[in-house]
Amino acid sequence: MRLAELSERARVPRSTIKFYIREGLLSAGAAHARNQASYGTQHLERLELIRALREVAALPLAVVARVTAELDRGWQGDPIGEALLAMYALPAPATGDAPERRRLAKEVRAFLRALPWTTDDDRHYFADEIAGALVQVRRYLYPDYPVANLASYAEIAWLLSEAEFELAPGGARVPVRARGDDLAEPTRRAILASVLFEQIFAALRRCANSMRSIRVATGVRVPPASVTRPARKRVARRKRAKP
Amino acid sequence: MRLAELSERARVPRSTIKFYIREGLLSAGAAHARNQASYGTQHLERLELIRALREVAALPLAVVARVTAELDRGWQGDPIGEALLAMYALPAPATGDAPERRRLAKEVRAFLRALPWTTDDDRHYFADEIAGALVQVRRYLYPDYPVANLASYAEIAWLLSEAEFELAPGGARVPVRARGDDLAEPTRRAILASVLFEQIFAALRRCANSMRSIRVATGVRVPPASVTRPARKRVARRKRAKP
DNA sequence: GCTATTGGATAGATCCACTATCCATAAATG
DNA sequence: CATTTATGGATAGTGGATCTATCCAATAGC
Repeated sequence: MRLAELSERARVPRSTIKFYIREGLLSAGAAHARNQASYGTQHLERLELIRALREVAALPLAVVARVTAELDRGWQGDPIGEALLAMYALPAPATGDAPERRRLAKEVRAFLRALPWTTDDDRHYFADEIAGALVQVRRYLYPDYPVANLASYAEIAWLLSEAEFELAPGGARVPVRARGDDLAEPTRRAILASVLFEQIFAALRRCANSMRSIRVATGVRVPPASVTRPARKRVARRKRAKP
Repeated sequence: MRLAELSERARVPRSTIKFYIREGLLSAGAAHARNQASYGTQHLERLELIRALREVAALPLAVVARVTAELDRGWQGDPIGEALLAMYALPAPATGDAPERRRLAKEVRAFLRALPWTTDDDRHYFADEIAGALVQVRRYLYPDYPVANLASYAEIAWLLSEAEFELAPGGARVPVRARGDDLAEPTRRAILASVLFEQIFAALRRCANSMRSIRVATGVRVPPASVTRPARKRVARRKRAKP
């Protein structure tokens, strides 16, 4: 399709499309002549992805650019879904070149590798992101905060991911790239799900912390946490009942 | 102290201080004359808080403004720490007036109230924030996503808050407002801790989801989640060692 | 009285994410 | 072939966010 049609169907102004192309978020159309190019559905889907990430997840364009760049690298033949790879690019871009951060990132990477559930896939930026936050934690809060303290967080994160996979009607599961070109839809869904449920969980966490604070402060009973495994369809019994 | 001194000590340009005052993030100094005012340590501390929230947590000024407004309301006599109240203001400001969001917010509020660990304190915006994200979930992902599905998330959030309270060397615990005026330090710490560990946990969650996807996709064993309670002081042993 | 500083107001700077306009060129159409 | 229409490329403009700089009349302190 022509630019005009793409613009109309995606409901994105032409100038914006050109802007995205300039910025590398969108590939240029196949040029037949110097002033003639045609665009495919992948352009439409990409525009929808960009819109979703911008409007729904409110990601800055620079982050969207990293995500789309990751998608464009094309990981065919890789067992890992492309959406997954794109998620690798979601974290903030290693703010500050402090050598301290790099040192910490190494430590965090080792910590992650030692977890029972990580794979040896090492292309992720998670460690950098965590290290960046840890630098701030040490600077502003606890000068000697040990990386090992993250063990409980990691365990709970794994538990959370288990719950997410059980709960999402097929959505948390990142789709493995299949043959064919129209994989953008599940990709968009996976990325969006990741971002949206991150927001929801963060709110619940703040809520929980607030309530715990109130209870501790007022001497009200603080109920212990216990986790029920979601059974196939619905919520289940206590975990203690297991082995 | 005078504006000049405040500016120098906080290392914030005068014009910026005036800008913050105009924007309501900072109270004006006590005016002795039309061109003479003096500022106290609370101004210095407020400036440090603003800097931390902007630079460390990268919060937009509008959010910082809500936080400081909450702090300024003064909840003396309230058993709840002021930092806690300020945390109420952290969520995004109810984007979009969609009636759908308001309806969902009511449902979410009921859901939250039914949790075993919430108090009947109802001044929080968490429900609005969650509802906002849920609206997007329903629009873009699962049209009928039920609020009840958040139960697992809520349980895990409570578990996480338990871990955070155990782990933080006195930091996650929001300080109850004591008498005296220099409570800004623990307040800042509590707010910062909330924001920073939110970043860290979000990264771990993305990491966990990625690894789970990879494992599922490649048929590698997916270890079940199990949670070890953090022992009083230090990091816990491997979980398998438990029963 | 004189000077430096203050608060208040206003304007400028910078970045981000677009958006609009202009133009030489070329395709499409009659 | 002449005309209309659309294209890609370049450039500039817009509006919001977050400061930052400058100017000015009033005045505090000497």
